Amino acid sequence: MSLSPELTTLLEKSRWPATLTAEQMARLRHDIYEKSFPSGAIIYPRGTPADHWFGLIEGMIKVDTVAQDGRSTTFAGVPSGSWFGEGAVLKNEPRPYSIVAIRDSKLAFVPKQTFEWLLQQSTSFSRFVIDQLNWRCGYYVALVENRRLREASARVAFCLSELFNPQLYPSTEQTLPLSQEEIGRLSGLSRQNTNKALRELADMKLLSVEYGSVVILDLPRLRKFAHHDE
DNA sequence: ACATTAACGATGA
DNA sequence: TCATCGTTAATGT
Repeated sequence: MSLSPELTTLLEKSRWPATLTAEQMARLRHDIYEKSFPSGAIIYPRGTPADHWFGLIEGMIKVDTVAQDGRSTTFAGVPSGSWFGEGAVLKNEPRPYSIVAIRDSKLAFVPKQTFEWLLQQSTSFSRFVIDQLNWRCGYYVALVENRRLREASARVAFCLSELFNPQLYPSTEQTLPLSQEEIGRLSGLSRQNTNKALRELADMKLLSVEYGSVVILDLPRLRKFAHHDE
């Protein structure tokens, strides 16, 4: 089984594959496969079986739910280079959220059987998955605090800076391909307030707003602004 | 008050 | 041409 150069690069720059034995790596390379999705495509609708773990080779996806009236809430944005979906695979339940491409995206699929085999075979892989879950839990705790206590610009700063969490989202890319609409969904604000908050952050030279994306200029200060007053 | 939705024209890709 | 942006007006809590 020959993998694409992009998928090979993703495996090389991710932390966990380096800890696998040759045998484990061989099975992973045999079982993993990839698929592309256009922007706006629903990759997995809510309620479908959670039978894969994912790596995002390129693009940007979000995890959200859509209410009966059509309105949607985004729970997480996932930039390229990230691995996600372990929570749903570990539970024997249908996927509780839908997975949607918000840019043209290419995903790697690790079948559930392979994922669970790796968990049993490799303690370092298990540890990686535990760390993922722990960081996600920490993110949501901090998110609740942030949303209850801070003003709009700090909420936007928090959601953007968390996309650079080194465990969950190891990408070093400074440009986030997110529209202001999607940033609003991610931080729980209207697009108008998101627009205002983004321009405040741009005035502080923490980021710059581009067409359809934001460029992070000063990640340490953006993080600081998300957590404290300045 | 304050935030949200609706709606508009302008503009970038 | 279509998505996105920046703004204003209307609406809701």
